[in-house]
Amino acid sequence: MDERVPRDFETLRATILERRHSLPKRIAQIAAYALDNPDDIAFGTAASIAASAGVQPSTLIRFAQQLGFDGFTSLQLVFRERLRERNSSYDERLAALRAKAEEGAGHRAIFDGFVAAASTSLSDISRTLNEPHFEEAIALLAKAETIYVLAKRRSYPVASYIAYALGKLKIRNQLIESAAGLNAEMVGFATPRDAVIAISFSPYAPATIEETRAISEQGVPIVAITDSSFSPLAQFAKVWFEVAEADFAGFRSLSATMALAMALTVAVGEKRRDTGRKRKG
Amino acid sequence: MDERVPRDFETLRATILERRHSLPKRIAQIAAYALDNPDDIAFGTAASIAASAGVQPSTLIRFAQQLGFDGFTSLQLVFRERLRERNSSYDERLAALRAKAEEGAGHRAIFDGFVAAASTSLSDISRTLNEPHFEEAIALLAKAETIYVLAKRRSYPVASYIAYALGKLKIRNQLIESAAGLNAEMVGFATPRDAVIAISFSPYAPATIEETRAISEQGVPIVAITDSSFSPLAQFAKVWFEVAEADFAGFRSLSATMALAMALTVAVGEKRRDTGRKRKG
DNA sequence: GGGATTATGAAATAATAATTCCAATCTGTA
DNA sequence: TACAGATTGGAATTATTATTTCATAATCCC
Repeated sequence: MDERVPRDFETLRATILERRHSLPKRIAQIAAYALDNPDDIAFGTAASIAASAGVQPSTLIRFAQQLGFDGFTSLQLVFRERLRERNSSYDERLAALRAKAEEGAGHRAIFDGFVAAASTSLSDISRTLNEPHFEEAIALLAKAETIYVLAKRRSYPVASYIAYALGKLKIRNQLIESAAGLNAEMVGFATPRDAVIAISFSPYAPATIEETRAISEQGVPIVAITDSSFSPLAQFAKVWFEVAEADFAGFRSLSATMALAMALTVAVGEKRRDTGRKRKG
Repeated sequence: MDERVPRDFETLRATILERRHSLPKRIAQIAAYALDNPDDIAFGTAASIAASAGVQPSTLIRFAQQLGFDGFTSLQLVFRERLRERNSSYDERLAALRAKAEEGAGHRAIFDGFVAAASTSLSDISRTLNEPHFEEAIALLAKAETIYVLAKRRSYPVASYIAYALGKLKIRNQLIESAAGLNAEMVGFATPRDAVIAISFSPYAPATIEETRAISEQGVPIVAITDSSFSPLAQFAKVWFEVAEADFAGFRSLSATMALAMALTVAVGEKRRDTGRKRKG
């Protein structure tokens, strides 16, 4: 038997999907059932599963053997292991990840730490997002002629994704980055009919603050994404969001900020389409 | 028998805790074991559980009977039901978010959609990360003189965060972006003592592929982050990761890629510190 | 269309696991 | 210390469940 036996559920699943079309009818039937009802496989008996799937117990065993297991029992172990891994509730799983990461056991722990930080940030923002502010920000950005996107350093990746997405949605935008050294001039072009998305977290990049101040003095409305009401960005902004990103090993997760940024962008795109349609009709 | 049989896990747990002090020694022992290792009760056999807990199988059955069950089997059902419910809760919650988002009810739904996509991607990668590849990539990058970071378009935000983090960690790196139009020259400087992190997802940016090919022909080892084994990046890479990012409204979540990228970066930083310490000591 | 090969169903059998039983041991009380 | 009642250990028994086997049916290939 040269075929390797799938040890984990994901591999098993992939193997099944791959062979799906070359399997005999009844075996295919139990294969489909297994992927649709993995819990039943984990807990049932050969007879009960076979009955639910509409086949004979022996077919179930043949299925297991085709996959390289020596019987139903060893196939079932994979389905059980899957449940064990997933078993703990979401929060418990996170806590476990985080604990493991913090006791610092090896490289896998580092990875787990970043995953935990990202997940925590996402569930935080999902709970705390201020919906009126969100709507207001969308309205404000939707009517802007050009959207300026302003962020440096660790916030810059978010800005670049916003700019990419705005471009895809055919919304005129201008990313203000440090490279060219022409920021002051670029900022100077903005008018009150435009709008700005500014992103900065403590410690706030001085350039971001300075540029935000300058642009707000020109009367350009600002949507800020930052981390607290003490943020210097908050005072310049017409609408601002407080996003608490968890960090790990000194690097902030960007997942919550990214989700908010993308939602803003796509919502603005949608609002513009709707408005355009109304005007025409 | 007037005592009511606990049907769900929480009730069962409460009942056990309440009677804890009035139970005989061995029964108390198995009770403690059951609350500490509920998964083992769910999946094990009476004999295996008894052995793990250090009691006789008959004690386990007496324990079940004291609680009002008619045997071990019916007690075990409660532990299994718990796993089924727990397991579905998180996925169901996510599915609900996603469903609401997809039926498109307002702007909040857009936000929820992005949060759901990010969460899904994170839990996927957490399950499927190939650890040997991860270790291999870290080793490869840790001994590079300069790390080149290569990504365009939607992958570019990840690259820029990697470059930021590498800089913070004082690891020499070079971000290859389109802006300056000097990519070919920059790529030309790389030697086999360097290394590359290349990131690209379908549809693959032609420039990324071309530059990756060129740099691999110079013998520079490549770590690729991409989305399938059919990716053109995979063939040039020494190590590659398959990251399945969920998308929403046509925009891919970057959260899983970000987490992997940050973990790689920090792990490389850590490995370098360790190696440096060893050399000194 | 006929022979060979593969797939399927159903029941027999083997293996495994739960439960029961009884003797031994412990615990508390007079 | 002796006794009664409760608790425990370990093996025997019963039950359940997985697996094998074999006859039958379907499918493929010539």
